[in-house]
Amino acid sequence: MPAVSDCTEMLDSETKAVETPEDHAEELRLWLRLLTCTTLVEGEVRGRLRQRFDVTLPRFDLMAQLDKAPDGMTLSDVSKRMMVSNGNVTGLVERLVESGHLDRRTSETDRRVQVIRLTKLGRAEFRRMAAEHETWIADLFADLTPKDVRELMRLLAKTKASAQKSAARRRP
Amino acid sequence: MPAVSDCTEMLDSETKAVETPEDHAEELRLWLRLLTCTTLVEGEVRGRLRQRFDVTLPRFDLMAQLDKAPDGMTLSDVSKRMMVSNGNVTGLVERLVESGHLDRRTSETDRRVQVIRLTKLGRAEFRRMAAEHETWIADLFADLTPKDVRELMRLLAKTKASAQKSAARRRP
DNA sequence: CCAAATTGTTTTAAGCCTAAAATGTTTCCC
DNA sequence: GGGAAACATTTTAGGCTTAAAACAATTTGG
Repeated sequence: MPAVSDCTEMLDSETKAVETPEDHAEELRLWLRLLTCTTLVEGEVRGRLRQRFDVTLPRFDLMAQLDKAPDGMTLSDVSKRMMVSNGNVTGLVERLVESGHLDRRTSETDRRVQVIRLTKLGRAEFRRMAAEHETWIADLFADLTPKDVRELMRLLAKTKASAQKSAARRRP
Repeated sequence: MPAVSDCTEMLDSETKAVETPEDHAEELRLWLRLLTCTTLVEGEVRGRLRQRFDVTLPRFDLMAQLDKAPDGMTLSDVSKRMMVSNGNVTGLVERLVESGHLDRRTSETDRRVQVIRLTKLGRAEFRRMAAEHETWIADLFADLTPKDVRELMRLLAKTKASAQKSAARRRP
């Protein structure tokens, strides 16, 4: 092979991104598989929550956030944690206050802020649901070895960081 | 160590599931991380589709299914592939037919069945969007090495199989 | 053949969700 | 102090989503 080949290859690889569209089929497949897994588990959890406890998944998720915050959270905290829009939280909270699971009060130091907490009823019901929920998840992931789980945790952490970085690049 | 210890351990592990609640915190964390990754990527893709092409993610997903099926698909095919409810597809298709992206006709051999296809416009627009979409995904997963991608594919395949098995156990 | 079960789709009712605009409140800083 | 910017929440308009019931057409098993 002639000595110039390295140079040619360099030029090729430098111009490749411009001249020939890169192949990202693998990443695309990965994304679709990730989505499939999530949809599968989510659908299963949604159905079981409805059948066993007549509760929706978003309500359960919101209560899960509040269970971890005994002193309550503001609506924007919840919104950020759940990665949903503000307006979405407003409606969700409204319904859960209505049903007696949540307590909502205006902060005394900042009248813009609404602080929400689980009521005694809300906490009791959530704990009951969460215990069973945990066994569903364990069952859904039952075929993964502890090593699989560790490895997935690691790779998904990397995935999350990558996606966050990419999102930040676009919206600095 | 006495010879009976094996026996004791066996009994312990057999009764453990009944007497002491198992710890499934790791699986739970894995599920939450999986959900976070998906939500992150999905939100990013949704936003870019809206800004760049003024199209919603579900519409894009539906067109993606049809692009892979030049001879068209029935509504239930689409519903199964997308893992959404029948009624959902009905509405989605309605809007895409209205906007001229889809063609819908009743099957000649089975009058229950509706076959939908991309129109020329629909296919052209989808191809345009898909090309850019692929670069977004590549960018979102950019920090993963090819090995990471392979390993994730493998572990998510296992995860998918596990979840499907669990779902089938409950709904045989 | 024909009733019953099955299959494919639509309808219904309710809730979820988003982006963007509007409203009210606080902070910043000149 | 006072106006502008920033922040927290709600409202709005539109679309997405589901489960369940209803409807229509086909297949199946006596």
